Amino acid sequence: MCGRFSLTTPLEELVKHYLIDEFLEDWKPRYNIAPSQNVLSLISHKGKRRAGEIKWGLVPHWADASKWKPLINARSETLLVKPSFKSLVHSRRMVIIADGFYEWKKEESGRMPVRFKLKEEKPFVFAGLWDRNGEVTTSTILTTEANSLVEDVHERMPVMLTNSEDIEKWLNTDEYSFDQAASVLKPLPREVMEGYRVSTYVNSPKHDTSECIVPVSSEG
DNA sequence: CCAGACGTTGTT
DNA sequence: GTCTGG
DNA sequence: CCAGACGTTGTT
DNA sequence: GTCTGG
Repeated sequence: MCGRFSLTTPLEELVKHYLIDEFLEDWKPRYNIAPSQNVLSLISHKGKRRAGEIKWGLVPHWADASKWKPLINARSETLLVKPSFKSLVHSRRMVIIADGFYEWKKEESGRMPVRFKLKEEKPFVFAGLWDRNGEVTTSTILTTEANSLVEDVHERMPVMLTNSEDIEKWLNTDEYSFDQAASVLKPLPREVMEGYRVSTYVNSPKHDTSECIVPVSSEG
């Protein structure tokens, strides 16, 4: 699954990469994005691709926001049977821009963080859903089974999209039904990814510097 | 009918 | 142990 | 996801 | 809002 990630890529490069039409916000490089914080999202709005910040941790429109525990992940296999997600899959699909994510591997010495990224030094997106509760718009990251690379650390991984056709299918809710778009909800092939250990410095959400993504030896 | 849940992951 | 905050 | 708090009364 | 359990 996915509970922490990075987006260190400069804004100009993101604009080139994702055919963004409108920017609602600026974006500073982030090394340690945690739940409850704002993430950089893309939403297709009247044919235009709009980038903006949105809070991570979904609170359904019908929920009592003061009591609800925000949902940071959603299993892609069961979206249609979950009250929190089923009404969102047709018109409230979105993606979250990232360039790496962290998973913690359980070991004798404790839970050790691993950073996964593309072999190509490029950003990618997570498939997500959004909803609005009162004035607050929130989002969740979809998960799928882990590929054989991530499986070493966890049995689930976030749905990552890297090619423009898949991204368009997921984003363009006017042109593609959920049934059509659902074909992109599968693990990314392990061949295009790599993972490496990082320091437990990343454990604290207060730490948000380049030190979070520095490789450390396997011995920890 | 009304009340109460509505989620994921990991751990026990 | 469990909840909240980041 | 992990880290950090987890309380009251009274005073500034 | 919508579904399940009683």
